[in-house]
Amino acid sequence: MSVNIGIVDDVASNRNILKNKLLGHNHFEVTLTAANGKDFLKKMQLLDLELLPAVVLMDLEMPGMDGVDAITTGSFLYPAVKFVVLTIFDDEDKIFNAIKAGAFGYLLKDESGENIADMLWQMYESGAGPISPGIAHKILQMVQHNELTLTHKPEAAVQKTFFNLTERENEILELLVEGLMYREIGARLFISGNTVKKHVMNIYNKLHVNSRIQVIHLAHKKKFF
Amino acid sequence: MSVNIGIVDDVASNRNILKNKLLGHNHFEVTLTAANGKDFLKKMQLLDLELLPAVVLMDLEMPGMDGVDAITTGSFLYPAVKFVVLTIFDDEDKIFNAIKAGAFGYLLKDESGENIADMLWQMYESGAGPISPGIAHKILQMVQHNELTLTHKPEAAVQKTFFNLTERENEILELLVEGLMYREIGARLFISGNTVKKHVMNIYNKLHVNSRIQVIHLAHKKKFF
DNA sequence: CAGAATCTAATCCATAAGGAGTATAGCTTT
DNA sequence: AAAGCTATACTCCTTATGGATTAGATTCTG
Repeated sequence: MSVNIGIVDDVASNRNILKNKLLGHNHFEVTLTAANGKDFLKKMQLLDLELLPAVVLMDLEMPGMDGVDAITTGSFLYPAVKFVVLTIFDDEDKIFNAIKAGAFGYLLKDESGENIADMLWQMYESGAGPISPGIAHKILQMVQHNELTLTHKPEAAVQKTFFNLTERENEILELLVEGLMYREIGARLFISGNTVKKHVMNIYNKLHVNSRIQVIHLAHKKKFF
Repeated sequence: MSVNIGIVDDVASNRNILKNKLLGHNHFEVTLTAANGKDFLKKMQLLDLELLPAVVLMDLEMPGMDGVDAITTGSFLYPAVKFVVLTIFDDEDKIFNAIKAGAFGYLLKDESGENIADMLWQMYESGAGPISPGIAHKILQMVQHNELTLTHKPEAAVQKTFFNLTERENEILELLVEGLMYREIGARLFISGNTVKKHVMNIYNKLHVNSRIQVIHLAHKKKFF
């Protein structure tokens, strides 16, 4: 079984070279290529489920929508997809922003040379995001030079009894907050959208609110998530 | 010309195995071995200058004086020496502390397997500190999970670069997230509800979402508030 | 066993929201 | 002066949401 890969780069020749490198490895299938962030997101929407890439190799500087924004939105819309930055830029801000945006790995084009495929495969075996040695070193130095500091925050205890919601209601609440519609929630839980709606109305009553947005606020305020 | 290496580990067999591995590479000369931090510092004092190690492989948990303290003192006394942690511990606190103490690299005993010598040699060619993939991944996650934050350039940068929204759009976004309807937002800003709607649609396009709930989720995730 | 929750599902209705398009005025940039 | 962006505002249409009510099935509980 092979792994679906997406490639986002504004230079067509880069895409092709990379694609050939990956195909040569014969573990990988390139199911999506795009020239920038917008292009990528649009193509993701239209893509068949079984072709959804498990890994997206993302360049950073691109016209239209850059890689950081694409990763931000992409990692939100497709949490299962691992975004790996593949770029020539190694300045600290770019690294930091990309990581914050949700990048799972960060590879340098020149450093990684021919073994991008190897590093991606290693990622599958270890579960750890692939990072070029030079980048790892930069991050380490950022920590050393006090540009990064450890902020202790021991996640407040999750409130177990959130307004006496039933298990089902909690389940639905979670999906509701994620932005799903009645119908979509129903599909996930294998029940009717009408039923979901009924549950949601019950939730509203218990929480004394009357819209999804209010629910989200309340949930966030109470550190439900 | 070969490179002088120091090995600090409380387990004698570890020292020997490691030593043999390095000697097998024949780039390296092991000129110092020690069983703990204190032992290491004492031997460094007595060592001939030409035998001073360029690299010290340092275990972390040792009786007497541990690796972190040894690195702290050692990197102060011998700034030219590169301290590379070589341990089985991969918990975040240990990693962070070791790096802060001045570690130039961080290798995991099990992960690095036989190629510790390779990674050390690579360090010489690239000038970058050797870091095990698993450790790099851990650090990356620490950054991602806000346990590490950029201190010199705080919150402002994150907020300002929220998807290139215009001032007006940001203004409307805030009210939108509060749960107001188009009409209500319009009333607050003294513009038409229709106009608000147009702005909101523009925001959706820029953020690549298509509902208020998704916007809120994204905004919260990216710490817009 | 009987009653109480709970989960399921449906209907009807009014309103809000999402989508797409058009248009104009003001301001900045080239 | 022309091109581009932003803010403003409108229309038409479809779909989703919130609100209220009813009701069968299942499970829990006193």
